[in-house]
Amino acid sequence: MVCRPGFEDNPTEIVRHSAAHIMASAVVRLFPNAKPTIGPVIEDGFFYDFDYPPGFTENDLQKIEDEMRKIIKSNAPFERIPISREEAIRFFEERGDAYKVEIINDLPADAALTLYKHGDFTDLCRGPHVGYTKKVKAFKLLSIAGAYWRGDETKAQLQRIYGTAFLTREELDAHLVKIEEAKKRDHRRIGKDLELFSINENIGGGLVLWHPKGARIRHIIESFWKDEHFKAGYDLLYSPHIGRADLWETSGHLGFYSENMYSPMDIDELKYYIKPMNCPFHIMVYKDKLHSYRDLPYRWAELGTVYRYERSGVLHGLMRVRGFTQDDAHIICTKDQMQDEVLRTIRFCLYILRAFGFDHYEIYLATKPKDKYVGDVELWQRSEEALRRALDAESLSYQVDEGGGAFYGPKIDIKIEDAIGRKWQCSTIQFDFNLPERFDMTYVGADGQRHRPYMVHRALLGSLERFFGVMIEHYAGHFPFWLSPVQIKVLTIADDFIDYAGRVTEKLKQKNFRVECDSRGEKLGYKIREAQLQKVPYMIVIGEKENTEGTLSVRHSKKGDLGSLTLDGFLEILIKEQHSLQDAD
RNA sequence: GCCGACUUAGCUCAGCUGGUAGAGCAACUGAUUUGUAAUCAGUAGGUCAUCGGUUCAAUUCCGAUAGUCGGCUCCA
Repeated sequence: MVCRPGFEDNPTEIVRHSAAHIMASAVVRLFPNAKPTIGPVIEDGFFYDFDYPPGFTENDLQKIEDEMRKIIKSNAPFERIPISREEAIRFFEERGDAYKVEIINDLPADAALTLYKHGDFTDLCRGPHVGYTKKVKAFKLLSIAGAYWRGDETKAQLQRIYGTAFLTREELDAHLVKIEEAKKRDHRRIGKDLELFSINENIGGGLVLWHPKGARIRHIIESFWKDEHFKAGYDLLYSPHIGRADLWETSGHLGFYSENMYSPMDIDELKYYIKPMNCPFHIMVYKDKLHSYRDLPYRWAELGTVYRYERSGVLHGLMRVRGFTQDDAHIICTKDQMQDEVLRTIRFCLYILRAFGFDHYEIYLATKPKDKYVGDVELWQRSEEALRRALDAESLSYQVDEGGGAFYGPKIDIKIEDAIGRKWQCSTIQFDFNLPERFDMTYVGADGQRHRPYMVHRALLGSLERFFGVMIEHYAGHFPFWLSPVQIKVLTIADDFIDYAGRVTEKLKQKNFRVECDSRGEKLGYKIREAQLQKVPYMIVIGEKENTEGTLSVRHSKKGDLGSLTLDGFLEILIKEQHSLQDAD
């Protein structure tokens, strides 16, 4: 058992930690051949990896839980046993436990080692633990999975058991409810129910079909995105899906990115690759002519569809796919403009994210890797400083990911937080010191000399596929009005009112609202239920009363019956709602 | 890719220890003309993922393949 540092004082972490030990002791009792390896506390619970080649089954979870209850009931104390390095190594060697020996050998030489023992189970551990096993009151084992020793797939495959524990039963139950809630929001489920998209095995894994309703939402996102980019001083580019091998050779992708690229195709005896990135194309636009410093900065954006090889096991709905459209842009500027451009980009990024209903973020500044990097140190420092200043200027709090930058430049990554607190990596703003060099990009400065421009690569939504998936889960399918594929459903009570309902539908359509009329011979309750399940924001009921008075009965999918309105009164509400882009739950 | 689980009608799922399948919803047809989350009746729909093996007999047992799901790793 190895704990994450910094959690020593958190009572929930301590309980989880102890629960992991108890689980390990239960596993060893039930499966004497299973060797405990490592098992930390994680964000929502804990896990423990065992070397046990036969593997565990789902049924074993119940058995292990039962055994854990017995151990808890015995109320054994947790004993802390300080031990010297040599003794510890001897202890685990005698037990034939090479994993623990490896862990000990990797610990700093001056580390004070301790064992923790409860009942007849002893484990290497920093602690602390609860006093007695009975202190672990609320726990549950959740799943089993394969994992590699130290996350390295060339090393032994281990069996991981995930579990969670809390101080009280109530907290545990609340957590389990949250897991259920998350399942209900699963974009794959909602995507099917609302007919937004599908992934078809005859086409291939990770390749998305956008159905009419999903495509409608995408169209709205794209239109908004393009309009805002023009307003923000960007120009749009379009580029092809494939390019010659030479291009990817020059860009370096065939060297450092080839494992993510698909095999080439032969065209007239030349090799062409389907693009995994848009950058080389944008650079070729730049290189089409000579540029003056007076023309910079260029801000070139493209909704560029790229294809990247992802291992079959990692594909996941819209969140992880093999073909996706990046909301990409490259900013090419001078050294003097660079600071301002970074600031503008961050502001623009947050503006766009807020428009789609995301206003909680986790921001990371990733700096120069220790050894593998291109460009001189001063360039890195200046650029990191620019990113830092921009974040500070916007009073954004961020974490520094020391050495976490790409080899070609420092970057800012923004994770957005959804309605139930999960984080999703979407936006990224990266300096690129590599490609301008490789493609020998230049501009003519005021001094008549050629200079290397700065290039910033950025995506705000990341990919439309993933962003759509995140939005589906964020809104649980209940999109804000401006994004709803069907905004209004007109429901008739009887055939006599189809005429009037048709006229209302037509008028709303003329005003550019997305409206459908349900004039089937079904009861009102049935039609409302269906519209509710399809999460249509507004329903309009048309019956005898409305027909004679020339009014509309308006129902909102969340607020319920809004009563009787005139068409103009209703339009007023709609126009107001259409313009308030943010409409998060 | 690796570990594990799973794959039965469009969807959600039954189907005991082998004797070739069933429900609800959806679809279709008809009746009903309905007031804020499910009207009634009927019809149709399945090579039980695919291929192979064991067996008199396989949805059921075994193997391979494909796909999906939970993880590992990586990332938009």
